[in-house]
Amino acid sequence: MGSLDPSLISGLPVFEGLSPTDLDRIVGQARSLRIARDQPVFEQEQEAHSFFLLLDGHVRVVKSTPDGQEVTVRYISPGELMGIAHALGRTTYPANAMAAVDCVALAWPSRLWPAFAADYPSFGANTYKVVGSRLQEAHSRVIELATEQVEQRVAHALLKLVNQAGKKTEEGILIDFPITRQNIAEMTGTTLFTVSRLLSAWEDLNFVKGGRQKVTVVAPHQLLLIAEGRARKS
Amino acid sequence: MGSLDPSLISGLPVFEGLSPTDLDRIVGQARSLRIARDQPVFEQEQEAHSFFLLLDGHVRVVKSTPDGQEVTVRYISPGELMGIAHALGRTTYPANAMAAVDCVALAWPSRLWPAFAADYPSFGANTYKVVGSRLQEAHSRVIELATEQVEQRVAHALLKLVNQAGKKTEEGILIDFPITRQNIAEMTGTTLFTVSRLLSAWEDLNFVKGGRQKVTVVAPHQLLLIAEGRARKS
DNA sequence: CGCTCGTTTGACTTTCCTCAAATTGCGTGG
DNA sequence: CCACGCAATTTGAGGAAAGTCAAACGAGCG
Repeated sequence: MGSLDPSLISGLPVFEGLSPTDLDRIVGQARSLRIARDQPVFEQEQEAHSFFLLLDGHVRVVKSTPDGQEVTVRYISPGELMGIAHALGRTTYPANAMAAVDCVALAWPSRLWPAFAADYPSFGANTYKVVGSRLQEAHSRVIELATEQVEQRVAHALLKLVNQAGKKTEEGILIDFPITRQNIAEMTGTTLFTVSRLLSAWEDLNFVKGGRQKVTVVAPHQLLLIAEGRARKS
Repeated sequence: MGSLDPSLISGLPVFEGLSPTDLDRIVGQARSLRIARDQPVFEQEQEAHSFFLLLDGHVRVVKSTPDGQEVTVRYISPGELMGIAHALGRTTYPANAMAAVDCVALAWPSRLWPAFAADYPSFGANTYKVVGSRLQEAHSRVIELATEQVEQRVAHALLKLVNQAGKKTEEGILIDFPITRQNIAEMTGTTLFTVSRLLSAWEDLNFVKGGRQKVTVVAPHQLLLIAEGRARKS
């Protein structure tokens, strides 16, 4: 494999506080891999053999319920860790991870995890910070699901996606990977029909522009009003 | 203050792997405190001056939304840590903590946290394990809220409470602290009316026995059937 | 050019919330 | 010790939100 460009990697929050030498040592033990669109990066209940750092692309992390329903836990963006089961005290992955587009990632064998955390304290600390912030994120989602109505949750989800994967176009801000109404429904605990209706309504109001596996946000501020429940009900 | 009984404390999962000496050093720096029922232990957005270990009682952890709705994040049982904002990379508490009954806790100044984690690695590791397991818990709640209906969520909540604070009585398993329909509603993202209706229905079926600020679970297995959606709808 | 799969839309149903009103349990002060 | 009053609870009626299902449409790929 070709050697990795260090400039892509240093400067990521995960590696903050590491000396260049340590960084090299860590990255040197990774293998880099390519995951094609719609291919799994890892699967729920599988033995967690590796943990990953996404370098390019977007990964959808989905949990399946026993009865086959799916809930999207989060989208991973470039620079984020994923599959860090061991930092949660698990030996299996807690969810499925699917490449939403063609992706590039680094992978380390999970068995290196304890040594990394011990030998490079700031790497360990940074990782735990990630876990901490994901806990807070998860709590926000609990609050949202418990207190907001579907309309607000879908608006929130779109705004989150825009912040995370928004790409400026002439029409507005495009969510820069293929995403279906069903995907949005799985992020917000609703059905694809309800999402479709909402998007249609918002398209009539010129807040968004839809498309097949595509959403462009035209008026983020209007969506924010809806998300916060401050929009007048028609 | 009277010296603390070490036998109460050693043997807690948080202190697993610590030498008796280290344990003493840690506990020696704690102050113990009593919190009267319905008094706050700490409050949302407050500077996180301390973190706590609950020794006796039960603490309700509640997050308030900007518009005044409340969501119960979890109940803390004896032996559990709370207020560990610093382990999440925060300097303020993310929620309100209220004593559900008269409580006893140990408190450490938050500024000791980094030193503890560094000097007593297993304490640090145990704490991060706590954060990891709370992340997984939070994810389960997201799944529940996104996929289950109210009936299932309330049944799940009761079962969780029974496991955590159940006390065997002649009538069944009593949830051993005062809890209102409103409290249960805040755990499950519903209203006190719906909870009341469900409990009334279940009381008719002899699955539970209600009371003012009191719930006794008579037939946990039946509740489990409801929680898993395997109960025949009447 | 046709087929597949995502999307839209309508009609209908169900679940759950909202609000009002009555009722009950329990602690407190007379 | 009892009555009062507060707060929790119950119950009903009505309505709103969102789910279900069926059917048709349309975009993009091979």
